[in-house]
Amino acid sequence: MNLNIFSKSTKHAIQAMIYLASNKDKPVLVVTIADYYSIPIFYLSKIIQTLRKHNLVSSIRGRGGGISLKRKPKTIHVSDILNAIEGKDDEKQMCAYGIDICSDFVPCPIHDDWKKIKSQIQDRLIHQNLETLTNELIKKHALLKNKKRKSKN
Amino acid sequence: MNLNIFSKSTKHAIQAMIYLASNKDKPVLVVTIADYYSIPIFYLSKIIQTLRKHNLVSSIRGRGGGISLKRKPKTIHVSDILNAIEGKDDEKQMCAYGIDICSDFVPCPIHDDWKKIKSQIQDRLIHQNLETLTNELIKKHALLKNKKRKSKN
DNA sequence: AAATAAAAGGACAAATATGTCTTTTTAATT
DNA sequence: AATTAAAAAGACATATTTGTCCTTTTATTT
Repeated sequence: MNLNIFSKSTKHAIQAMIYLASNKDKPVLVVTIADYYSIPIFYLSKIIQTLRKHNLVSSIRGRGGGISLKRKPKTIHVSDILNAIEGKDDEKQMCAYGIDICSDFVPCPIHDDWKKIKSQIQDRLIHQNLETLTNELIKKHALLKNKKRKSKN
Repeated sequence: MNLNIFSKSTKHAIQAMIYLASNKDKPVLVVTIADYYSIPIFYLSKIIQTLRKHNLVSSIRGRGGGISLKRKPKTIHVSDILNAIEGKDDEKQMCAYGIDICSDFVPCPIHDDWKKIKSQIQDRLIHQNLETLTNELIKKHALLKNKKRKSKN
């Protein structure tokens, strides 16, 4: 199907932010994240600069520098990252097919289904906060390690 | 939110196909559809040519010409249009955030939610056929006309 | 046959997204 | 002070999507 809710840049931004949320103890090098996710270093660097300008990460230059989250993971949502990288959303909601007549009052054939799907995307993908995401990721990693250990015995 | 499941070109293609399905009696001019949806004529023209090459529309050149559906609306699905314009899908399904570890066996935090959403998009938006879509659109238009008439009295 | 009306085709043009390279700035270490 | 290591910045380079223009082909009408 090949569905892209988020642009490549936005995905990289989300990946980097989750990486930072899981490594809060000290500044992380941009190159470390770039290597981990196989993102071209200067490309990621540009993305990080955008995140910095939107107050999502803070950076320290020079030797021993690096980047870290500017705010608490709990207070950062995927929507913040999305807005930073892709800009604020359009006001008017468009029909998935873009067909002429489509509103709550004059719905197109798929209006209600699309509306439901959109609200799920909003709730389940976009309104996530970094703390929850990171915690669940850690939990899943632990579970996986456990599974592997058991299957060895 | 600004979600684009379909590219601009794909939306135009869907719009044109629905237009053709609602006007099956005689060939329709490309310029008629272009005007109706405010699509640049040569841009739509290119899209139509692609649809023709994929056996979704047939065209008659010269004076009195125009385009029409090549197959019965019932047998044409949105997926056919999608494949024609955007090409076949990638094999591997990617996580919505594109994060590293994500499969049924090693799910990322949003894996299950995203899977559900994808299957809804597949069923409700992509697996639609042109006949159903057109019938519902006509029904809704009739309903709307009725509402307007009643509110006048 | 000439004029007209339509789609088809080819060659660009512009905008956006993605990616790369080089230099500059900043700060710590030697 | 010189070297080193990092992010920041600016200027490109490439790819894709979207959009435009001009010519060609095809068919009908006059």
